[in-house]
Order: sequence, then C-alpha cells, then structure tokens
Amino acid sequence: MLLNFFKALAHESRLRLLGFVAEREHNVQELAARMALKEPTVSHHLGLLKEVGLVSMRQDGTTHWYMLEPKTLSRLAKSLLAPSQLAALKGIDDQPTNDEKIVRNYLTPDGRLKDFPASRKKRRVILVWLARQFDEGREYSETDVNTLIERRHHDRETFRRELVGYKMLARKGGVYRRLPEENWQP
Amino acid sequence: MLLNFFKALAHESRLRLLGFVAEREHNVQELAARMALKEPTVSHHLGLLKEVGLVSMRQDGTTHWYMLEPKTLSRLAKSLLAPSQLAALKGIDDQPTNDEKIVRNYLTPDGRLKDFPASRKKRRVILVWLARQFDEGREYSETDVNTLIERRHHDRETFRRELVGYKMLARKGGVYRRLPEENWQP
DNA sequence: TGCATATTTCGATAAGTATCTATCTTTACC
DNA sequence: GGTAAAGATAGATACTTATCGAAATATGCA
Repeated sequence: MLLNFFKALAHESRLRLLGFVAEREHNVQELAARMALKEPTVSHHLGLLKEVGLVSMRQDGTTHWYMLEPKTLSRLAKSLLAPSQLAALKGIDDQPTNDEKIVRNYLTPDGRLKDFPASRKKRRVILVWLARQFDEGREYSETDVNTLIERRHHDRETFRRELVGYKMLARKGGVYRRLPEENWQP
Repeated sequence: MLLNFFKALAHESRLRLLGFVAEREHNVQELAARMALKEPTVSHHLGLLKEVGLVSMRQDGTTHWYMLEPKTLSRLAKSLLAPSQLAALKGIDDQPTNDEKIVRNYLTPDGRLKDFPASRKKRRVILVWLARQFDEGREYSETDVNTLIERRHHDRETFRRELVGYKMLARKGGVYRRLPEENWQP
C-alpha cells in the first residue's frame, strides 16, 4: 500500500540507510557505525524498509547483509505518475463490501484469524482479505510469504497452499507474486 | 528536500486529502465534511501539503479553494528514478563547510536570523543558506517566497531583493524559481 | 463601524514512533 | 553440549505530531 511506502521513507535515518545500502551491501554493524546509532535502532529501521520491499537481506553466517531493491523504488515512482492511483487515494479505506463483516467475525481484537472458515464462500472472503495484503508487482520469497501469513495465522502452509489454489498468488522460479484480481478463482 | 515530501505524504489523512483535491477543487469545509475531521485539523494538513507544493490555494472571498499540483508529484516521481538522488541520501545533512559556523552565529535558538551581516562575504553565506531552503524546479509565487523568508527574518523585501541580485532566485512571468548553484554570483 | 462567515492559529491532550538498554535467538566453531 | 559473535526482540522513555475546542484573523456586507 502506498501509505506504507511513504511512512517507511518519512524518516531521516531511513533515508540515510537507503543511501548507504544503495552504495553497496552493508551489515548491521557497519551501518550502526556510519550512522552513529545503536544496532537495535538500525535493525528496527531496516525491518521497516524490508517490510515494504525497499531493501533485501541475505545472510552469511551470523551476518546479515542488506542492500537496496531499486526495482521497488522505481515501481513506486511509476505508480506516482499514474493518475489512477491518485483518484483512488481518497477512498483509501473504503471498499464498502459487507464482506468486511465476515472478516471482522473471524478476527481477534489484535487482528489475527481465529480459525479457517468451513464454508467455501467465507473461506474465499478470508483469502481475498489476506491476498490484498500482498503488493501487486512485488516479488516475495517463500520466507516473505510465510512471514506475512504468520502475522494473521500460525498455519502458514494451509494458507499459502490455498492462496495459490485460488490463483491469488502464483509461484514462478522460486518467487511468489500476487496475481491481478481478475485472475482470482471464484 | 526529499524528506519533507515523504513526511507530507506519510499520513493517511493527507493522502486522502490529495485524493479529494485531485478530483476537483475543494474548500476547507467540504474537505472536513467528507473526511469526518474538524476544520482546524484539515487546515493543518493542507498547510503541510502546501508547504511542499503538493497543493495550491486560491482565495475567493473568505473561502479558500485548494487543488492538487500534479507537477510537483511528477517531479517527485522523476527524482526517485534518478540514481543520483539516492547516492546523495546518505549524506543528507553533511555539507561539512565551516560556513555553518557563520550561519549559526547569526541564528537565534529558534532558527531565525538576528540581523543581516554587514560584510559581503558573510552576507553571501547567509543568502546561500537561505536560498537552499527553496526547492529546485519548483515555482513560487511572490507570497510563497515571502512566507519562506519570513520564517527566518521579518524583512522579506531586503532578502528577496538580495536573493534575486545574487542570481539565486529568478523572477520570470510573475513566478520565482531557484537557479542552479553554478549561476549564483560570488 | 459592526456583524457574520470561512479559515487559521494557539494551547492542551493523546497517539504514534525513535531510540536506548537488557535480554533472547541464531549461527558457527571448539 | 558450551561459548562467542551478530542480530533481533522486548520494554521503557522521550520526542514528534494529530486532533480538538477556543480564540484570533480576514473578508464581505449592511
């Protein structure tokens, strides 16, 4: 979602972090040193940037190497140029379907799923809700997908399988991608 | 500055406001009603959006009509695509000139200018500092220029004249624009 | 001049989040 | 298994800013 990108970019520390990882890969210690911040703080900011896909991470032993994902930035830039995005901004949270009630019924107060509906209709509503939490056009590793699902339900396997089954997510060459809504199975 | 754009865009209310003013001109009351917020709140957000040039305002009687400035948005998008911007991000606040000391000497604790230096050298340093507070590529009305100067010193006339004199700002067809630094007179 | 209306500004409160220290987790190596 | 190193997470505190009601400002009109 557009808002999350701007929130991620709206802090001087994170913009500077992006500058460093645009230059070359950095690990957390290096970044903490160059920015004169403590490691947990840097880790926190990197987490937010990673969440929206602006940086990626590869692990080598206990060291985590972060680098910029320029694709994400250029996708963001292009979406700013598309006038359709703007028109949609005003309704940023009004998809006035009454599917919302169904979803709300399955959510705990902290926004996690109580369980997985038995009826096919409701099951699809839940999966739609979940699928919309993926960004279109972004690539997700299996770990990314699991992380996102686990924010809502511990059973990542079932949900991942169902999302693919309904053609909401597709796996190709080891990466997952959200499919356009018109492809989603009924 | 890039950071200010992201800060302006990093709030749901302001994104929704942009959506409305992208659709058509709106006044403050209309926006307050459509967003279910009070007028002072809307006014506050519009002020921030106006500050970075994302919206413009025209006044008709006591009514203020706000509309989107799509140019600003597309300039922002383009600057995101330019790789040079990114490299610069890490040094977001290190222009390690010792002109900074001169500037600091002329500033009150709240960041306003005590007075206007007598020596030409120092005067130029102050004007450079002031000129850099304008965005390159953006158009400023005379009122915009005055507002920006008055944040630093009440004597808007003198500073405006000097900025133009040093070719840091140029006036063309009723609008002001920041000139590239290589044009600035010594 | 004085009143009415639209907006902005001010001051207080509440919500959000950046940063730190301390602790927990993961990985490598003996 | 035990220990060390790198990073992540949790909890506390401080800073920033969103929001509101009340007061101030600006414009138009009798």
